[in-house]
Amino acid sequence: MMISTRGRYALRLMLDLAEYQGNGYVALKDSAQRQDISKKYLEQIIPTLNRLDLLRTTRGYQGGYRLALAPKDYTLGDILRATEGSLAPVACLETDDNPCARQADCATLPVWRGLDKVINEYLDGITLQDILDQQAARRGNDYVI
Amino acid sequence: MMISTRGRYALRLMLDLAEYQGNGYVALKDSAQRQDISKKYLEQIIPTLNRLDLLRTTRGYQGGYRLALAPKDYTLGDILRATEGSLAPVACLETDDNPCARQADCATLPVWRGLDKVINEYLDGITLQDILDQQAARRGNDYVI
DNA sequence: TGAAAACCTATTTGATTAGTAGTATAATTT
DNA sequence: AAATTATACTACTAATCAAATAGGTTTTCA
Repeated sequence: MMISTRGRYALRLMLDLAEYQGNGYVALKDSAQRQDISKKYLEQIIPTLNRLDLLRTTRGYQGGYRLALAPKDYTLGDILRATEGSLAPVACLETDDNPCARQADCATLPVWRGLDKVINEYLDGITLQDILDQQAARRGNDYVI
Repeated sequence: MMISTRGRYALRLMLDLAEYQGNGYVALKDSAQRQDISKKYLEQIIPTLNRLDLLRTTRGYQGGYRLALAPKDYTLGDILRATEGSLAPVACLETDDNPCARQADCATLPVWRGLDKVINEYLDGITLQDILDQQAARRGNDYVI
């Protein structure tokens, strides 16, 4: 498993904000309820989004969260790389100071590099807006029958 | 992390067999030594390869393993799907009887399906032979300088 | 018959995942 | 000022999984 609940929940939260923020803030309680995700757990995931300024927040009465940017300005790669520690499909690629001794003449390393590239390019090719659009299209089709 | 040591070691074992089997069998002890992988751990990984007839084996004196097919007839997808439980990048896609309640109108599911597809297509597009060729090319280049 | 190999199953260790719980802090309304 | 509503922060926990280690059994051949 490459993408855990952290990343998936973060994505769903941000889609929920996009849908419900209007020009105000969305209380986490409401997003959590709609998405059926533990609010407490979301509270833990949010700081990593906040640190990268992906969200805006206000505290207290009528407080909550909203997106810092327009939905078209977030790629899934942005969100998932932020919340998952790493999207690397194999440990070898986590360059953070555990260099594999075999790297130099490893026959398989290029394969993993290629896989990593394919994954990131796919995820960077999709924005929040793309998902909203697809969802709208699907919902629209329901009425057509 | 999507691909653990199981899959990576299996791949390296099979590349080692391809390189050293000639027309005989390769003792696991030797592959394990060359690849610097615990022989005991490899012994646990091999049964899953064997069950799918990816290897041929003989026991006893001069026994060992060899590839059942030609290197061009294995894709990395074959090997990795066999040894990893699943290559699914998210739990939602492991259809084995834990269907997510939200599946029907989940906005993100199509994204994960697409990611899964991209990953499998990439890995099914590479054979053992491809890796051997690349390795040969790299080694060749070393002499050219 | 003895050595070399594969085969099989149990156990262990540590890390990670997916939360729960409790308290502190900030903003707003009454 | 007090009560309410909300985020922010930190600690803890149960379960699962990864990555082996360990120890024995069976087969084959010289």
